[in-house]
Amino acid sequence: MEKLFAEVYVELKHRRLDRIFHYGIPPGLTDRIKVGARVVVPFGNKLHQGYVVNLVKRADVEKIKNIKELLDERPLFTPQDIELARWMADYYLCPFVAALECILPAGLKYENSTVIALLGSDEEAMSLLNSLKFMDTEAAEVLQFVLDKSSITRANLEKKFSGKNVARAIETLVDYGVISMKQQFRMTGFRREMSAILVRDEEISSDTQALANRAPKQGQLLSTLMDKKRLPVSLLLKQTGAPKSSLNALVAKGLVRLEEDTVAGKVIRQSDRPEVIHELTDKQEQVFRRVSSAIRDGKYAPFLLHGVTGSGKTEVYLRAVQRALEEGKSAVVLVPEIALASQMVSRFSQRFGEGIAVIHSGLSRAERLQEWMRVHRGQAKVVLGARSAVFAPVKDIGIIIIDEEHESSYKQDQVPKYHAREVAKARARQHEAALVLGSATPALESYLETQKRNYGLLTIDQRVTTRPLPVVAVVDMRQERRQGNSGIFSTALFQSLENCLGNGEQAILFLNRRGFASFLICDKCGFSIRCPHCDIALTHHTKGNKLMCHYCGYQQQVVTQCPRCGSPGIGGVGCGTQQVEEEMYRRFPDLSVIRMDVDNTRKQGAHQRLLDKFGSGEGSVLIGTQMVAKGLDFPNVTLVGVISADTGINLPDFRAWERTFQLLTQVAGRAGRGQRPGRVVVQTYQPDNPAVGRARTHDYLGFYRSELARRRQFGYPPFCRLIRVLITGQDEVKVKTGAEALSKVIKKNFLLHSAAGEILGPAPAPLAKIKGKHRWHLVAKSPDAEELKGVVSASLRQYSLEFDQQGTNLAVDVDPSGMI
DNA sequence: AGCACGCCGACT
DNA sequence: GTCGGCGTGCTC
Repeated sequence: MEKLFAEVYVELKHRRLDRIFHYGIPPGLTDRIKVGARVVVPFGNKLHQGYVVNLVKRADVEKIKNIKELLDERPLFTPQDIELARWMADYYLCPFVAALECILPAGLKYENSTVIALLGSDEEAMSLLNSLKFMDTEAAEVLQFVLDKSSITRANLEKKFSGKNVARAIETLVDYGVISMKQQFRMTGFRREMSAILVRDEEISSDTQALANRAPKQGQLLSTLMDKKRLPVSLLLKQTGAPKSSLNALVAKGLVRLEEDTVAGKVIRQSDRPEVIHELTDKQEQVFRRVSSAIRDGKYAPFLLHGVTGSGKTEVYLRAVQRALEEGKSAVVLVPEIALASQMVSRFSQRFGEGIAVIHSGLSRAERLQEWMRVHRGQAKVVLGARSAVFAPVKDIGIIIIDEEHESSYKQDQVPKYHAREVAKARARQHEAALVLGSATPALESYLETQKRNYGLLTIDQRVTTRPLPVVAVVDMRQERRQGNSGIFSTALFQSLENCLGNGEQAILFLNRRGFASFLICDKCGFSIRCPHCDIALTHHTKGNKLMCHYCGYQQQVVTQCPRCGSPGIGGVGCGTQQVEEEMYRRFPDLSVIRMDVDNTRKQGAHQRLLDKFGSGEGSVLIGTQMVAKGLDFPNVTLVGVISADTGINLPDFRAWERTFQLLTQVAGRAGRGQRPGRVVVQTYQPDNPAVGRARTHDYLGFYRSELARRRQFGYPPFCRLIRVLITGQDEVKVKTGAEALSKVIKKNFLLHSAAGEILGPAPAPLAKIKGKHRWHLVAKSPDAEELKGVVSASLRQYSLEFDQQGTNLAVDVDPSGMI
């Protein structure tokens, strides 16, 4: 018997709709509807997009509607994609469709829009317009607008008449029968840019004069093109002011050719530098052999590769990927943020040339789609990219590598808040592939997995060159203050700077993130100036002498008196990159300093430009936040200074110490990469904190043990699993009561299941208000992962059925990486 | 989520 | 008597 019904998920991402709906397959579409294809279905009284997840012979539902339209003749999702999305939805407690849409590149999404068009003749519309003018001005205005445009999307109309009741006006006009509404599904991802090209520029010149006389616009187009040879159509028309028809005429005459723009420009795959294949050290060789045999075995095999900075992990990755290719399989390599990993891109492209695809956030939608298609078509069998590349449409994966696996950028900060490491695990299992997690400072969770024998442990404890790790000096700032030094630099750091710069070497100064850097605080009453919308300390910007909120962008003038107690002693505490820069110029007047922070790296490519500048020796000192910590390799840098380790240690987060340890280890790795030995100076008020102490001695295991003991004592991950739920909304009372209600439901369910779980909160989130939205959160916690998930998932369902949370939004975070 | 249905207050 | 508020319930 034929399979006449499709099981469909509708695109709407709501807990109540997160299930299968059955649709009939109309005669015209039998045999064409396949699992994994997208369709248009009538749902309620509108059309919506749907995803076909199964085909069945019968459906036990009373009323069944038919599928309206098929969007993909060839299915977009493989059964494995659907399986992966199921896993994600289940693990991250998100709607299935939300998970599925993660797998889909943005460029392939269809947008659901309503198109409004004139139904009858213009004359009919005009006569109605005249009578409406006196009865219903709003409807008249809308009609006038539609008349001018002849057709427009509803969304555009709403935008044009924002604030007015467009819906009613439209309804009126539809009732009069002057306009029609039609839903349309359009691909929005890639506008195909066309370029105009001159066909034969030699022979044209003689014709041009004659043509220019007869058709001046066409002449203008030609002469413009003669200068430029090739120009995007949109630009060309704008420059000449000629209509599209003139261009079309030239195309018809065979003088101009239109060609689709290639958008691959930004993805540089081949480097002109000759490839250096490094010999493997014994340690590297041992590691490679184990990974290699895992690839050959074709079984799921996860490894943690713990290699000190400079241990040559990249070369092992390259060989392992090569190995997978030799087996006829493909490979996925994830890096934290591609902008910071350009060295990785160039090494991979040197080795694999056109066979790699690069996918990251710096690409436009179209560029990303192009890379995606290359993978989809099997043109690239190696994918290198950031978090989302874990979903790349590769077939038959032999190995997945996650470099710097502890990095927090692997966790998506929007729903579904997945962690690429966990998704990679699920994919590696599906493909029976090897999985290599590489890091000098593995996440506590990952290292614990090796101890539990869930991951194989691969260790490289020596650098490729025998050069020792840099010496790390910890400066006790309490003592410094006692000795009367109230400046930014301790004596030790200042002397080290003098030394380093005196030798013509370079230094990096590292600060913690800027939101916590420079704020105004009253030295008498302790009042600090905070954002009225976001309730976080405003950051002082010397430029324009402004205070700015780094969440919503709110700005105000600097105050000179404390608004609470009136004391004139309100001033800056802590320091930002700008202050360090100023201090540097004060102490070393003829020095050139490069400052790098979120402000001056926002623009595309600005980041790399500053790094290149520093690399070429144009500046002696690089001052920056987190971004200078990662992956940089400048041989002439012999000194790294950490201005204050304390900001990191004291963040309100259970992972603060782990992060600080990782960060310090990483910045320390930036020193002494060339011939001369490196030195690291860390300033802190808490020299006894293990995050500082263990980083000083490069002792990962020591830190791991002490931190694990602390986590066990306080019941934090990895000994407990956490699910955090964030509730946001305009109305604080609604947000608060919602959080309390959900908390109550979870508590009750914990008791019913006699679970060991508990609830923290509900409480206002550490950032209690962002962009006018109040934020409350609660954390469910249990040592039993399955039970925790079961209880929270059931509670969420119950809550969403029993409480109408109008005006509030709910975001679930399974395994939150932080609590802020 | 989005929309219709439906039951109560202030207006032509 | 009518318009329109938003509580309730459904969507194959």
